[in-house]
Order: sequence, then C-alpha cells, then structure tokens
Amino acid sequence: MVRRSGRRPGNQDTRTSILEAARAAFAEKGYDKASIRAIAGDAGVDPALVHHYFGTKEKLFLAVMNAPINPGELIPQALEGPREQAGERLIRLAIGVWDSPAGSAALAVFRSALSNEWTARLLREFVVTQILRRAVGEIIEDQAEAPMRSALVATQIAGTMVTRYVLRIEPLAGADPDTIAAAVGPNIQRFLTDPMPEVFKQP
Amino acid sequence: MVRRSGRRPGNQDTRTSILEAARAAFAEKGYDKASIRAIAGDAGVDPALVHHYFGTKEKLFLAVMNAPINPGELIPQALEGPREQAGERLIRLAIGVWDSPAGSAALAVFRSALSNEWTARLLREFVVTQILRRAVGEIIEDQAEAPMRSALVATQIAGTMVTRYVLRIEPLAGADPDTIAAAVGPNIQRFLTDPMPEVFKQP
DNA sequence: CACGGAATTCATCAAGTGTTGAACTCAACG
DNA sequence: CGTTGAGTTCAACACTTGATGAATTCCGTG
Repeated sequence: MVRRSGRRPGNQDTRTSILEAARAAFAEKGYDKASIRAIAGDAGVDPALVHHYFGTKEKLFLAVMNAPINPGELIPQALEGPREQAGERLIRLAIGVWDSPAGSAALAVFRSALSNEWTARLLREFVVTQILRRAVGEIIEDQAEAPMRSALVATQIAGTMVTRYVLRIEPLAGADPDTIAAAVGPNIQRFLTDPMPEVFKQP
Repeated sequence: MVRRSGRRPGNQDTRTSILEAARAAFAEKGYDKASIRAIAGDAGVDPALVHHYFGTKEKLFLAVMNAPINPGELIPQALEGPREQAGERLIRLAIGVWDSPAGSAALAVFRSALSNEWTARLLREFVVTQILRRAVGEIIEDQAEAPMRSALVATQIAGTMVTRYVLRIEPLAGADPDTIAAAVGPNIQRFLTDPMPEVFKQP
C-alpha cells in the first residue's frame, strides 16, 4: 500500500529546466565558475530550489553528466567496420558527439576537469576505463601495446577537441567534420595499427 | 640628478619569493582558484604585500608569465635542422619546455586558459602569433595551407601536453621524452609536409 | 471542503575573495 | 640627530559563493 496525499510532483519542468541551465552553465564556465545562483537565474527559479532537487552542487554536476553521456551506445559504432578506417571513424564519432546537444555536457566535464581536481579524476577514469580500454583497446592487435597506443590516440583526439572547442583556434574551429576527419584520421590510424618501437610493450 | 633618500630596496628576496609561490600556485590551481592569500601564505608574507609589489592579481599573473616564456630563444631551435625531422624537433622542444622549471609557468597559463576567459585569449594569441605563425608557419612550404596545417600541428602538441601534464594519463605521463618523440613526431611531420586535401587552401 | 505534503520563496549564515588605506618599522641619507 | 620613504603589517570593506532552515504557496487527494 502506497499512501499518498498532498501536492503531487505536477510541475516537473522546473527540474529539467534547472538541469538544462546547469548543463549550459557548466559547459560555458566550468564547474567552479558556474554558480548555483546563476544557474537558478537562467532557469528562472530560486537558488534554494536547486538544492531542494539536487542536494549539493556536486550532485547537480553528476546529474548533468549522467544523463547524456552513455558510452554503451557509442562503442559499437566505433568497433564495427573495417579496421583500416578505425582512426577516421573514431575522430568522426568524437566530433559528432561534441557537435550534438550532448556535446555541451562533454565540453562541461572537459572544461571543469582542467581546473578542478575531483572533476579531473572523474574525466580521467571515464576516459581510461570507458573509452580507451573498452573501445580503442579492442581495435589494437597486440594487447601488450594497447595501453601506450590508446594513450597516444587520446592525445590526438583530446588535442583536436581542445583546439576546436575550448581554445577555438581557426581555421580548425570553423572547419567541417569531413575535412578534420580526413586530416586527423590517418594519424590516429597510425597510432592504432602501424609498427611502433619495441619500448611500447608493457611488461 | 636622481635624488634618493629613505630606505633602500635591501630585502629583495620577498619579491622573488612571491613570484615563485605565485608560479607554483597558478600552475597547480589555475588563475581563479589560486588565491592571493594562499600565495602570500606560501611566500610567508602578508597578502597586502603582494598588492604592494604587483598592484593587481592580473599584473601578478602577467609578471609570472613574462619571466620564463621567451619564444625568441626557442624558435630558432625549432627552425634549424633538416625539414624532414621538424615534427620530432617540435615535440621534443615542447616536452623540454614543459619538463623544465619554466614548464610550471606553461602549465599555469594552460590550466588557467581553460577556465578563465581573458587568460584563454592570452594563450590563444600567444600560440597563434608567436608559435604557430612564426615557427610552425616557417616550416610549411605552401603558405596557403599554413593556417590549417599549423592548427593541426597544434592539435597534436596540445593534446600531448593535456594528456601528459594535465590529465596525467598513463603510461604516457611517465614515459620518457624519447619514446614520445618517436611516436608523435612522425604524425606532426605528416601535418607539416605530407600532401593534404585541396580544401586546406585558404582563399 | 480540509488537510497533507511537495513545491517554492525568503532571509540568513559562514567562509572566502580581491582590494584598499592607514599605521608601523627601520635602514640610509643629509 | 631628524627626516625620508620603502618594506611590512593590520584591519576592514564590499562582494560572491554554497548551503540551511523556517515560512509560505498551492495542488491533489480523502
């Protein structure tokens, strides 16, 4: 028996509008500079409401991140297809995610990770365990080389994201995805499959 | 005639010790989270003394950055030598700078640039005008392709710095410079000299 | 209708920020 | 000596931040 009475959740838009404002704020300002007061202002609600719904600022950030980032769907896209074009497929996938609405969440966690320690740990673990090990690691043949090769792939992808979406250096910031994929894909491919020095192998 | 009287500068260590503490703090925390009070605490002086010497926090930041970063000396190193190994030379140079004591200043401006707008503008203009145009641009043959090729070089170098020094993803964070140079250099080289799609040319 | 309780608001706290200006110390000059 | 003025300290201002708890609105049920 669930006994209910009193006001029902009725107006649920406010919760999601807070989430939306928070996502935009975190993406634009980063974790620290995005203030709860500003988020509440953008959402048109009282700052105390934010705490009422999400408890603390950290929980709000986690709620924002949990929603759109779901690697379970994306990893298959990265794996299927010929191995010789995996590099181009990876950079296309990354650009696709960052250009999509969910991309603002990615930008948010990325921006935040570079100025805040606990968000940095968050991103590092997410990147290493979810992306590098599960997706990139699958493509690499020699598993002894997988850690180093994965990290190298990360340098090229992360660098492209930083240059295009954070620093916004032209003409890369305004270039279309095809151009970037054609230019960057082969380099990622080399990290994935080309012969590398013996030192790469891990004991 | 210079007329002087009163106490002479005598104790000049405090000024430099403030600078040192500021450099460390900016590198570790970024511009915003590095508080003047904490910097003064680390230097063992009163917070007001910081303002007495440097005026404002922005000026202190600029004073920290101006000292060690002098591209005038580094650019010749990047240019001299065979063009076929320019990529490896560039990544070696970058790693060398970041591993040196001056590297903490680079890390400082980099960390700050990703959370603060005016430091971001600072870094963007520095990278574009001092590094990309003057150094990387010199190596590229077809000047019509120089902007895009320079930006691509920036993606790989910036990505390596982010992965190694900010996110500290292993095994790249602990790898020795030779290994990284051997792995990353050829990819930079491709951005510099290999044939690229026609779309790269700027009107 | 009455009432329980979620939704929402208001006022406020404690902590931390950059910055300022007045005061004090004290070595070097005339 | 006395004056000068840089080195240094102290206290305070004005502001923003995340968070809290009491008070108030108001819908949906019984």
